[in-house]
Amino acid sequence: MITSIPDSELVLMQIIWQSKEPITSNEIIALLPKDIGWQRTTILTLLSRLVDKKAISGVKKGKNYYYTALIDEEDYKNNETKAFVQKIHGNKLSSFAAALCSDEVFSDEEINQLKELLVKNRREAGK
Amino acid sequence: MITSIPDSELVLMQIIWQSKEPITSNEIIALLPKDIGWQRTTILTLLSRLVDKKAISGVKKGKNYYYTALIDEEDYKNNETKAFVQKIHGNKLSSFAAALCSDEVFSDEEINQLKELLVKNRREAGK
DNA sequence: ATATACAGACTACTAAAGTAGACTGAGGAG
DNA sequence: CTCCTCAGTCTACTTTAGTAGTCTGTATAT
Repeated sequence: MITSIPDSELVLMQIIWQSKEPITSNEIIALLPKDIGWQRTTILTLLSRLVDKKAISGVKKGKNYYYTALIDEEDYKNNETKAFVQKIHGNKLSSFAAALCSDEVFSDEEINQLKELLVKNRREAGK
Repeated sequence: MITSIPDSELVLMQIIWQSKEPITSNEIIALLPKDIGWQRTTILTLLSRLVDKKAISGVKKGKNYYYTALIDEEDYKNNETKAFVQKIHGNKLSSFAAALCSDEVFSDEEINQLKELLVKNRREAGK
């Protein structure tokens, strides 16, 4: 079962997912936003916690660990998306759509693109 | 500034928003899912915390407090939606759309409805 | 007037999350 | 072969979130 990952750990997961794994801690640190303001050991702690909860695996080679995601990115994001729509919008499409269309979230242009993507994905799923 | 509200407190906020405010703690308790399993004092504690953080106001009348939301429902949900798309999907429409279309999130029929709602809302916003 | 029931306040404890310093062991330079 | 550098471990402290028991004041029934 896929548990929800805390925000700060998730930042690292996103970097790992986006990298061509495996990736070392130094590479991760290099890829973090310059202004993140986390100490090296903080990042190492977060990585250990991810290993503990089996979100990633770490294989030692030389003096470094090489990390690989164990949680599937798609699965995770699908689950989180589902949970979000439930938690915030009570699964009501009207509420969800209204938020997406609000100024704070997407522009007119983005809504248009999103609509296209929905249509396209649906078509693909259908075949 | 609108802070994110913890899950358990959010459950109460949703009830308050959906009610014709103001609402008493007893009314809130009556509206909670029967299987929520929270003690009365737990709910009272959550309400105090919401008052402390100025998410709701409580006005005493007789022996009860009457609670009213101070945070705007629309604003809050828009903000959360924005933050979610950023946090999970890195603001990438393609990632977001893919998740929405996945089996875990919405059915074909729901995607269709969502698309309609997006088109409709956009038209309304445009006028 | 008095007793009582009940809403809310206070206190409290645990777990999870955020954050990081001090320590250690081993790989690699010389 | 020895030492130093540095990745990783351990320990730890703080805050927030989850959860609830006990206490208290008062509105109201009699």
